[in-house]
Amino acid sequence: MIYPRHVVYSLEALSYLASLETRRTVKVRDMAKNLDIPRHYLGKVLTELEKKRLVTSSKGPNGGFTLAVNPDSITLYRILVALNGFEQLEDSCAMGLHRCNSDRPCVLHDLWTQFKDETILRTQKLTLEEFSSGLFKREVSGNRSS
Amino acid sequence: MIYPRHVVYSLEALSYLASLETRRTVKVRDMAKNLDIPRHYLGKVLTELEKKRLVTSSKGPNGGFTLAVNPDSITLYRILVALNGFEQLEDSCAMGLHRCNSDRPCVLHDLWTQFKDETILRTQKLTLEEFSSGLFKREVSGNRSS
DNA sequence: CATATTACCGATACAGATATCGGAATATCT
DNA sequence: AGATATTCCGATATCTGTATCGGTAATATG
Repeated sequence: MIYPRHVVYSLEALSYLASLETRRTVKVRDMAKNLDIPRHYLGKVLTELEKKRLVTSSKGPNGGFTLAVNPDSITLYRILVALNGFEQLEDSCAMGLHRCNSDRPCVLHDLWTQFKDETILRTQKLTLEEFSSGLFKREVSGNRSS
Repeated sequence: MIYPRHVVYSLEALSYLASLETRRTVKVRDMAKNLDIPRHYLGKVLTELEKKRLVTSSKGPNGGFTLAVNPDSITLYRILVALNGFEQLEDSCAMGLHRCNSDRPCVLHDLWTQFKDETILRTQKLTLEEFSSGLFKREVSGNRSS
């Protein structure tokens, strides 16, 4: 796992909101249940997402969180950057070796660099919409609840 | 960093021992200083390595730790397996997504699989001796440049 | 206005990895 | 035997990420 959990939760939450047929407001409780994420923790995560202007919130009955960005046009990369999601990738050495650097690379050095670069490239090419529909199959025909 | 720290310390310690011109006994204090690793923690790590029969120890004056394997013939893979070093790589999803699996792979799925596989392959091909000399340039007297 | 519902948020808990400490056991040397 | 050097090892501390709890503020509705 190359991202800390709160980043993963963020991605899941944003994807969930993006997967809704109509852009509507969702309560933390419901989202937590659907995504199987601890409720209060998700609440904090969403509050963070609001500070980053990725979602908006409203209180009271019918309150909750709404996606604040266009899933078609925002890339996963921009989201991850906003969340400092690439921090863990910034290690120069995959093995964590003190003595490894680009001058004296360890066995995994080039492999790791390649992986990092390609990871970034792919997230740059990927919209939230695409990412989301990869995770949540749209419930089109029949079988529609609610 | 794809390994927990104690695994990295293990690799560094074993490499250090393997890099010595003559297979001799080294005190924890000295090794810790050379490798810049907390002394007591390294002590525990080395005790673990002894249980895995990778090093032997002796107490008292002139005591310390000695390499118990032939660096030419043991692979990094075998060492890592002994230390459960591949545990973190066993995640099926690089992103840690609940909903990602081989049926519904996320964007990084194949990239991650490829990275894991190649990582294992490389450690299988690499002896401790080779690994070690990549990290510690042999200090041959005469400082020859090639 | 009263009530219910929701996000907000500070305080605290928990867990695992990492690190520190100090004394017991063991070995060496004179 | 005595002094010293070293590993051994259980107890404890620290740190960081993750998670929980409960009260407060805001909002909608009747």
